[in-house]
Amino acid sequence: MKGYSQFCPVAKGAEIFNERWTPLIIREMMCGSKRFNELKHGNPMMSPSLLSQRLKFLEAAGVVEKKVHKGESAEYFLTKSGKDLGEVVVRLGLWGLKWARSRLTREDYDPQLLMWDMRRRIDSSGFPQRRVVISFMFEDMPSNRRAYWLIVDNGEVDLCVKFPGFDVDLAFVTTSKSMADVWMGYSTLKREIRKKNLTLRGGRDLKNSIDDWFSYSLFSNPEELRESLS
Amino acid sequence: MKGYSQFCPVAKGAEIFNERWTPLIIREMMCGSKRFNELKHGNPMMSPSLLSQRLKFLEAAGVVEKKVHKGESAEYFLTKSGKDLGEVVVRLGLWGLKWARSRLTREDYDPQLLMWDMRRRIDSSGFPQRRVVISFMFEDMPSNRRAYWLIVDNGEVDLCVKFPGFDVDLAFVTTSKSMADVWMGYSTLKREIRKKNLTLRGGRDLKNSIDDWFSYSLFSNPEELRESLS
DNA sequence: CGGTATCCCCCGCGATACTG
DNA sequence: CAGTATCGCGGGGGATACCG
Repeated sequence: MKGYSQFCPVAKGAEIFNERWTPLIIREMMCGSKRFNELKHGNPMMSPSLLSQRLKFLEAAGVVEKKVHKGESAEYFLTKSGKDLGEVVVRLGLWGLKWARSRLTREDYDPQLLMWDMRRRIDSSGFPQRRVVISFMFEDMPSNRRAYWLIVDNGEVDLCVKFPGFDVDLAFVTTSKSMADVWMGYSTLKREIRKKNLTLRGGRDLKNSIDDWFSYSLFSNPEELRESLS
Repeated sequence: MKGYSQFCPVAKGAEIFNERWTPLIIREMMCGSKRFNELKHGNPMMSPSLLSQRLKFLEAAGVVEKKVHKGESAEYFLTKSGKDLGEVVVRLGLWGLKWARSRLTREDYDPQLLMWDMRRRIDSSGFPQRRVVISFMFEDMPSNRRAYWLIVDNGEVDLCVKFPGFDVDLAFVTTSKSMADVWMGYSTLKREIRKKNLTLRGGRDLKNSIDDWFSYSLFSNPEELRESLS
């Protein structure tokens, strides 16, 4: 992006921050993504070449640091500058949560993104000490993005887009909007169940302990999040 | 700009905030600009058609409100949502102040922008009760943007780009970088004078009272600015 | 898995002119 | 002063293929 030719620090900040995808890359890193493909999963619509380009730019800008361990995969970290910029990203998100909800379109409710975020934040310690399989069925989606499975085993959480073959312990049957609204804190599980937008099928024990393991978006508790910022 | 197809509030916020020029328009409004041409002066490199387009977009997004008084010029205001977004703009500016200073290029030091900002923030109440003319000479600039005059009279501050004909009470002779660095708080008047980057010629009384009327950028005192945010 | 290389389209935006 | 209309280009970025 061409610069603004202004010495104003807002302009200089915007020259970095306003590059397309940049806030979303930083959001991913704030949420713990380190590897190239993790960042890509968090932004599935972004082409790998563009991600590569942005990471190089952010590295040159002193926002991101690339660490290459011999024999291992490279990892990307936020520098101190990057973490500071991450706080701006979070504040933009808080603004969006409060003021841009009405701009959400049907296209925005991408279940793949939702599942990727759930996979990341789910609390595996709240599960019984055995393999647990939870399925999600989004009835409004075409068949190729309708079904997902979370497999929690030994503290690890895996996301599958094809039936993994294991018995399903608990099944969510819902729509992408209902599930995302619950995830964001716009609605609650109870409300969506009552409105018949969401059905839970299966293991009574998992249902009863759902508050122990079901997780919500980073933005589902704005007050707490805001207080965590300096 | 095309959307991100993500329900994440960061993405929805970025779809508005990341439009080119948008943070700078909001910055201008946070600084008190209301009229079309005020906004244009604050962003002289922006074409009027693009400014018009952005204002319409921001109005549709609920960030800006246009008020048309009969017979008078239209005025633009930030809504509550817009003021909230303005806080994000300020925080981005604070980030830029701290972390993006090294990215400043020669092109960024535009004296016209500097003068426009000085005109806005100068404290006219600190001046004697007569017309005062202060000239600024930027020796590194080509002749067409080398000289500016601030005329303070009866509480009004005018900016001239041509010699107004009045006697000059005080003359700044300096470079665009030195003046802007003082303005931003990166340097001080004393330091630039000592380093022979800045000379004050003229009225001893105005020199002695300079702390009463000389003003600095909104960002020159980051701690105070940060505390003013919620 | 972790990226590069390439191609090409499209539209954002800069420039300029013009109008009430 | 307060915008609108038009035009043309540049390059950003989407898509896809490919490589180590």
